[in-house]
Amino acid sequence: MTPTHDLFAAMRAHVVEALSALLPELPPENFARVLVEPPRDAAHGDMATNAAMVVAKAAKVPPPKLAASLCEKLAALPVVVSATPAGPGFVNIKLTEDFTRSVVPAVLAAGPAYGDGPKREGGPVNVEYVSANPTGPMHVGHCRGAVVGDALALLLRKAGFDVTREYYVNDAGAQVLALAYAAYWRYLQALGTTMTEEDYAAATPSGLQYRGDYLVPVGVALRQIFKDTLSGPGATPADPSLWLDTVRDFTVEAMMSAIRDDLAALGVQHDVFISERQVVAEGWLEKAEAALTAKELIYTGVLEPPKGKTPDDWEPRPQVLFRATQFGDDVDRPLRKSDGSGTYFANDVANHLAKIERGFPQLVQVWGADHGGYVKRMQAAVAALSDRKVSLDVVLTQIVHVMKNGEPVRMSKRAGTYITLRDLIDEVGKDAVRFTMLTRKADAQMEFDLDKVVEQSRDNPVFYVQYAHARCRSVLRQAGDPALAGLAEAPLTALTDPAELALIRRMAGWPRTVEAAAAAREPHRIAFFLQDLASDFHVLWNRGRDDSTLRFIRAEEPEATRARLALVAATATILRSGLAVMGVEPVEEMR
RNA sequence: GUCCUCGUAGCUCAGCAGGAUAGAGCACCAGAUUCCUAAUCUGGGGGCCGUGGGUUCGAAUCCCGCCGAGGACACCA
Repeated sequence: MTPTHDLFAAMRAHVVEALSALLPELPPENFARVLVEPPRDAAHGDMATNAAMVVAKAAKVPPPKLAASLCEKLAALPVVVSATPAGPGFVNIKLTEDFTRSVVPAVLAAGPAYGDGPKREGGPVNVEYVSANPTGPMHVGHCRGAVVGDALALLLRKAGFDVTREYYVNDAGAQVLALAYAAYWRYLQALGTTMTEEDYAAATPSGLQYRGDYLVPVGVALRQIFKDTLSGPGATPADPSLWLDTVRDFTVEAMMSAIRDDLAALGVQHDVFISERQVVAEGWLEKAEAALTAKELIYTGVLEPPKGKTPDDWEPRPQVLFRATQFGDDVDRPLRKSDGSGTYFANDVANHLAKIERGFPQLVQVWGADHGGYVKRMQAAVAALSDRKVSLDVVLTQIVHVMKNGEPVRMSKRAGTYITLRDLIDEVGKDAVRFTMLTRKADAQMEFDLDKVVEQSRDNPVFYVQYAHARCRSVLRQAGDPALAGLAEAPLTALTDPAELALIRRMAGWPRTVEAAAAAREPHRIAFFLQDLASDFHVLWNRGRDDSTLRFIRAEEPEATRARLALVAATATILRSGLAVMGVEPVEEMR
């Protein structure tokens, strides 16, 4: 048993040890591709390894021959019942039931920490997510990224990484200016202006963009605080220099406050909020440009027009360009516009330099799929700034289509069918939202069926998993909630039914699921694992229904009862631990 | 035109770092309830993994072409 209680890792260590003994002259790096996995077909045994096939070439031994020798070695292990060569060179391993059952006390002893990865060296991983523009309330479009990012951060922590969860506030661009103008309009209204909305829109540089009601209270608040000092005579627009900075800062703060509340309602947390304006104010843009200039990765040039459809207003313009093509991008990317001001990309480069300087060896970004075209240039920038030492992984999240009564709910601000994040949470609850958002790969489109998500049936995974946990708790309550430490000592030889052993084998796979999901940055795998685990448990439960000798609590068999209570408690522990990674609360009962 | 993501059962989707006979749910058909919650479970049918090549002991998985879907494509964020 390894410290992490990972049966597969333990067996892999045995396999590698056996290989080393068989092939003493072979350098150990040849064992890197050795896998010990659950076989696809349970009839093959408890575990299978590809070791003979993977090592055969370097060892200059035919795979079947090597497999046979390996089997001899492995069969000699006390925890192995049999090891048999199969197919092109697989080794199928059948474990003693005692070894399989040893997972149960390991889970109970470790508690929620079962499946935790080893402590990782090298500094924290930075995970940036949500980063919605502070121009309005959060809607369902932001929701998926928020949930995926938050779950990914929790998953990486589970896997042993230190994680810094970050929100990048886009408070420096044209959108925020437009927001300020829109809030100013509500302020003038609060003062009782006689101006019409259309006149105001016409007099505003980029028009009146944000017309939603949510800015009305902001206007009222501005009047309460600043009276009429920000306006001209008779509640007419004053010169922007008198009010723009004030209104912008106030409105951004109001929007961020609302966003924070929404995120809190979703159970999403961040450790750090980084302001784009602050990043620029601290001079990171200049530092980034200087760093790239020093590496001779910056020049002034004119880009080719985009192939295919050229924008109508395209004309050749000299710009300050970053040599992204040297780092795998398709074209070099502008850092400054033709008027010399910085591009959004430049600010983002600055932000990433700041992160690199803060000492993160790994950066993760969760973006909407519409930003997919942006990935290469950002990775190029990070590679350039860090001399390829810092990695940037981007997780893209696809669109969510909200369905109700079998009809897609159209997202339209004008038609008033705009679904805010808060609406969604109010309708189905935070846990259902989070779990459901994680039942698909992040980059696959998904339907969010409001009716299905609250349905209490097999085809609602949220319910199915929660129900399994509730059943576990029900059994444990019946038994008077025995202490886990005591159950960890229980003899388990009574656990012999195939359904019981199948459940234990599933639990044995939890650590490797965590590890693999974290490495792939795919939190949805946790949701699928929990569904499988819940299924194994429901099967077992029903076995007790068919055959009363398999019920968990048997007054006439105290030892079997204790063994099964240990099994149930271990199941509940992993269900809770998995739900925690998803940020979902386990329920005690379903009534 | 270029780039990105994707194409697996009637539907919605898994498939872990290339592994053995490709899985789950829904839907359909047939069953199980004196019981710790039947809100569950058992069994059955259903597939040229878009398509054509390549890499190798072995490909849904990796590489290339084609077809199809969605997205992104200078000075927006």
